[in-house]
Amino acid sequence: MDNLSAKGISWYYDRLNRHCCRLTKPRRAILDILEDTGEHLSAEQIHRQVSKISTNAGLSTVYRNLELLVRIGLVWKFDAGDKKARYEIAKRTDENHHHHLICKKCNTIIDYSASVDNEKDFIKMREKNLSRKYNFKIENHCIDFFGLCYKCRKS
Amino acid sequence: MDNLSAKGISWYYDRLNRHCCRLTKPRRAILDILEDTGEHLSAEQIHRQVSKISTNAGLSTVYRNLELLVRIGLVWKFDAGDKKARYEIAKRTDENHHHHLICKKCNTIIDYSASVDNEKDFIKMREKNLSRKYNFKIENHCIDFFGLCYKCRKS
DNA sequence: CTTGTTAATGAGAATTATTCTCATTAAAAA
DNA sequence: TTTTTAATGAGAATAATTCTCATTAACAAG
Repeated sequence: MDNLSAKGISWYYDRLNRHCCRLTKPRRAILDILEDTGEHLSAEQIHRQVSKISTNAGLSTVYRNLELLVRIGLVWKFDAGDKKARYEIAKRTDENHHHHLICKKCNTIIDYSASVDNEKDFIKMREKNLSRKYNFKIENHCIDFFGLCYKCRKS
Repeated sequence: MDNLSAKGISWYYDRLNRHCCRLTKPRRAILDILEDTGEHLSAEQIHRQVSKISTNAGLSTVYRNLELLVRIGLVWKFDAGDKKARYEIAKRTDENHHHHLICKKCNTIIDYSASVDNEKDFIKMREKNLSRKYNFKIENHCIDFFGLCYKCRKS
């Protein structure tokens, strides 16, 4: 029940293949979880979930794979101020590319779409100019706003 | 030689005072160092420098103060991908407010001024719209671009 | 200036996210 | 099926940060 043909070959298969990475069970579990939730999970949350849907994988395997997946661009890693990293799936399509509003107090993370107010155009222009000016190959970016969410404003 | 009158009462005195924080020796040393270098230092770098110019302060004192200073808005904290936090002085004036280009490989950090290409205007507009839409009090933001610097592109 | 109150300190122990080690396992090629 | 070698899992090791607690020093009040 846990083989490729059951779900069909996933979108990430090619990318893994191109990087000579095997499609292992924990690796698939991590990607599937991140894809399904669409949330920003910590390594430990991912580890817990993986242990549910797949044979229980070691925490170090989860870390190792997250590092790999970030490196080959399938996953985004970012930091919400508390000291554990968060990970989310990185289908960088215009529809679901987004940035974050992060509450300093309760650490809630609100996603907002990057495709309003010309944000996309602005970023593209900015990347182009910065690349040229500093001779820097920009691969991705992180735009986060920090402050107080609705609930925390009142307390 | 290490008293207030020697350097004059510093710009941060008021802010500390308003928060009922004493103007202690290590606290001043940290602020002075961050102000002088204008760099993004890690807690440990700051600790080393503090130990030079002031009586040697404990590392925990440095951490405690950095946390405080971030909380009352005198210092900015951010994360450059390796896992130690960086700190920089937070005089949020238009002239020196800036964002970062961070090299994934060698961790070099390039500052670029936020006051070109209408970046300031764009951010301001964005903050206003997001605040309203999500009822979120935005206090600051973090805009970083990640990629490869000039040197690392070639290797 | 002296004294009393209490925030702040310093040294090191404790914590915790992440990385490393290494013997074992299982993808994928032959 | 066999072979090769990337990947795994368990736990030890690392390192940044936080905590503890007895001691010190800001600074307000007399």
